[in-house]
Amino acid sequence: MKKGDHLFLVDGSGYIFRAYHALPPLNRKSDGLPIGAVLGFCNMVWKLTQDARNTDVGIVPTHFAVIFDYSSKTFRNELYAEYKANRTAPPEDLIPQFGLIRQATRAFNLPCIEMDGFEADDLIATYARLACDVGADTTIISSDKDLMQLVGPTVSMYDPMKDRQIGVPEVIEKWGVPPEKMIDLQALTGDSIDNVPGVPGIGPKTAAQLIEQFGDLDTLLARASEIKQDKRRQSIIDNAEKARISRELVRLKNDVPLVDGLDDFALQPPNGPKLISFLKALEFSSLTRRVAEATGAEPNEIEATRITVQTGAEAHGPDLDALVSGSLEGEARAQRPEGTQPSVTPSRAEGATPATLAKSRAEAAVAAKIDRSKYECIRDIATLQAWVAEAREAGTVAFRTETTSLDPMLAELVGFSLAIRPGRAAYVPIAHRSSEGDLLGGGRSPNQVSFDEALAAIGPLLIDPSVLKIGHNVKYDWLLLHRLGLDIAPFDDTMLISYVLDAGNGSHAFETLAERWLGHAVIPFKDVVGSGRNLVTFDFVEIERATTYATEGSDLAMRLWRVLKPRLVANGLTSVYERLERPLVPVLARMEGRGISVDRQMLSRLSGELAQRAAALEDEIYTVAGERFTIGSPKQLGDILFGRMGLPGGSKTKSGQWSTTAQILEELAAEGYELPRKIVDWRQLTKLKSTYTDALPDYIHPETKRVHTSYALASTPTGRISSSEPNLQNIPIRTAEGRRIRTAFIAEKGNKLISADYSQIELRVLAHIADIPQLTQAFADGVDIHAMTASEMFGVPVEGMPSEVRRRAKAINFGIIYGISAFGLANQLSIPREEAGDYIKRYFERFPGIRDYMEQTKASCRDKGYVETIFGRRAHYPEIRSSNPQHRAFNERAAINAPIQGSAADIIRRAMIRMDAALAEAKLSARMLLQVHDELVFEAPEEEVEATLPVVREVMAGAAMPAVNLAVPLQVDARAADNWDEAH
DNA sequence: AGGTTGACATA
DNA sequence: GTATGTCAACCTT
Repeated sequence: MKKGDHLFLVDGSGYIFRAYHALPPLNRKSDGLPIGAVLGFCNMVWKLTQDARNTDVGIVPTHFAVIFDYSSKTFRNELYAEYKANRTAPPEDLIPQFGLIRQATRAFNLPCIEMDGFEADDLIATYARLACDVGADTTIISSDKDLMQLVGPTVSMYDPMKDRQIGVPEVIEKWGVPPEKMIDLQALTGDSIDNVPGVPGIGPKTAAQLIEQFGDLDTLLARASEIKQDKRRQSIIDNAEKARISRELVRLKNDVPLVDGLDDFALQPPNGPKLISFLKALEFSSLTRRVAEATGAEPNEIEATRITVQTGAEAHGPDLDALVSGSLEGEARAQRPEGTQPSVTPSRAEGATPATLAKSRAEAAVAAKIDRSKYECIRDIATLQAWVAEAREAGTVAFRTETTSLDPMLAELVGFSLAIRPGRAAYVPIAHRSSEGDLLGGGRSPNQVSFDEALAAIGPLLIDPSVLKIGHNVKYDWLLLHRLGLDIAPFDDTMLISYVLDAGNGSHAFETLAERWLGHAVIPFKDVVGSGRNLVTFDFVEIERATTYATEGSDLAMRLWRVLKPRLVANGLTSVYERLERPLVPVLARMEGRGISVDRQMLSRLSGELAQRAAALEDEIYTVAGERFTIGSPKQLGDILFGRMGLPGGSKTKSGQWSTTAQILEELAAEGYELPRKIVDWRQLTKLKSTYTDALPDYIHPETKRVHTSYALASTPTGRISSSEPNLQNIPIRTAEGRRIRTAFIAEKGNKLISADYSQIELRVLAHIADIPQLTQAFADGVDIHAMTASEMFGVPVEGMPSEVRRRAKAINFGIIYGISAFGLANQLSIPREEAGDYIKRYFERFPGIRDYMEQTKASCRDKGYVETIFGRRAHYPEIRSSNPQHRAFNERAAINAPIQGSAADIIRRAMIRMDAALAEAKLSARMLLQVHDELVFEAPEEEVEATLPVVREVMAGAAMPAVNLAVPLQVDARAADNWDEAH
């Protein structure tokens, strides 16, 4: 073990007692063996070892051990015979679980540590101290106050029941004393459960106050006569010796002679078959499924371990804990875990490691034939119920809906398909209609399960926590079914799995993935519903045709999942998927479903005004130009300006036409030409009109009267989400004209809109990633970052700095984030390329760490083909190896930008994932409506606004924690108003 | 009818 | 210099 490593020590004995009392009792179905606490233990260990970023600890352990009490007789009994003397026997149905929990530990391939004469707490204290000695961090998995004395800079605790980390501040908050004073505090208060005497009449509050007053126990005892309260003073004087004994009882021994060293605790990957074998024996179906998914093992092919439960005197050890230590059959009871030999080996060609499994699955998938003739069409409720039962038995089912619209807010359910395993798939038509014989085309096709019956049959499966639903772009189905009152869970999304694996490597569309991974061309949707004037909604598609199309969809989704999910494990990306990607689906679906209010009248008035002003400008333009032409045609405009009128032409576009960008026209306007200014103004007006004032009202939903955007989770290589139909991430803000459109986004009556945005999040992320002292200091001090940059670069004091100097520094800062080039900076600042090059040179002299970051990022991307965010998300740029210098340079800039943009995107994702629970916890009814990259927009009742603002700020500002402890603070500005413009 | 281009809105 | 999405015009099918 070395510096930077992280040791997890689970207080196994403490956990089992707590889990037994906190969790609902549970018995093994087949024979009634009590297993509730063991399940709790297994779930916790799985979570901690598999995806530690999923917990409040937020750290992946490098070393891991579970510590148990061995015997109730320890050295403490020699100090004080009564120690733990009043301990009662554990409940009947807990007794067999002591042994099972040790078996579980071994099944997880984890060290199972205990020692005669010492409590688990002493072993934990000793290992934590050893870890500290080599510079490693320790997290103790326990919430026992007896262990809090160990908390310090390198040691923290984690309460697995409450998913809460306990550090120095938490100890102080709870007990009123810092961890190092916990021993003195406990010496005074004593402990009735362990029969530690303490001082009668002194509880935690008084003890904390006394320690605060006197500093420590010895001083307190020496100066007890100074205590004012008569009874208290007397009690302390009388019981001084008891307090001293108590102190020795609660003081943990951190020099226990150990058998196992820290290096024996290096965390091993789980052995899927071995673990599943154990979990199956205890009939933990849900966890078995999760473990199977994560390890890529095939549970159906693994036999359950035969478990023996020893409860009598034949078991070894003098104490109850040990009395009930059962063991895996045929396995000697060991102090240490067995090697990684699986007790059951996987059959067939399934690989033993995630990587080989991923490979074999991929090969098998391409080789497999897809036989559409085997697809079934379910026409009656009994058959559907049989399929649902089969799906429940299987534990995984691919599911997809067929509807009348690509927009889940408008779509009506027409049918759905299921796939239980490759080739075993069916379609359930429920609302197909026939156009034959009826000119209005309203006839319901015969032999369909009724809508209500079908939903009643499939609904329980969709929300069954032990059945994994597989889909592609689940957000669509989730929102559709959410409208029908069903929230799908748990689920996997092949689109998102592909995105996590391959962001930057092409499309994640279903068709693309089926082709790429299964070598199969899907039936094009167009071939089913037609196009142009022949386009029909899905309810008018013939059921036979619909069956083939829809069933193939589920079948392929199942096959795709079987290929992609093991790749996730093999690439170590499970936690990115489960932490950053999948949980966002319900969050975004709900946001889309809520929509936002837009003032139709206001937009209409604005549209009329814009039309008038544009028309007036058109007349002026024709007059100045001397002819009528299509102003909106860059080709015609370029020919008139630079051809016929002979204005000094700037550059040409790649297709050889005159470029007429706003920048060029602005420059011409500055030189005194009349027409370019008018064109720029006309473009602004018509842009605002066509894209916003005219288009937005058409998106107002007929029933909700609100605008519902659609968020794309898998459309950017960096991890940002995008918004479309309508795009609410590009509503104008920079110009006064544009902001008027923003004022049309309003809160419902009695509510306010709250806008909360991160200040300079990308520069802060850059300061963290590249570790730039001046930048982290500047952000810590809260100074104007652009002015600081200017001051550093040009030697100009911040006080009285000319705005132009600051503007240039600001452009450079942005340029840095974008992977700066002299060409781009020169363009942005309208300065010669040489001058821009000088700026960049000077910048790198002042901030050499940035150049280092850029060079390292490029080199690493060339080497690996991808870059990573601080949370481990990957963005691929294979073209960075291109031989085309321009193309290569472009990819280099993108690769430099991606970790910055992507880390910021991950941070706000984390905030969004936590937000709803945080608001609910604070009993607030604010609803998250929009995300604009570094901004979240909420709607909240007026009277809750003041209480909502700090909750929103805290969740956003703390979003990186605890997975990443940023070197800079995150600043969040939040405001409420009646409309979006004033709130922002 | 569908795809591409140039322009421009946002972070 | 990064990342998007939408519009009108224009070209191809």
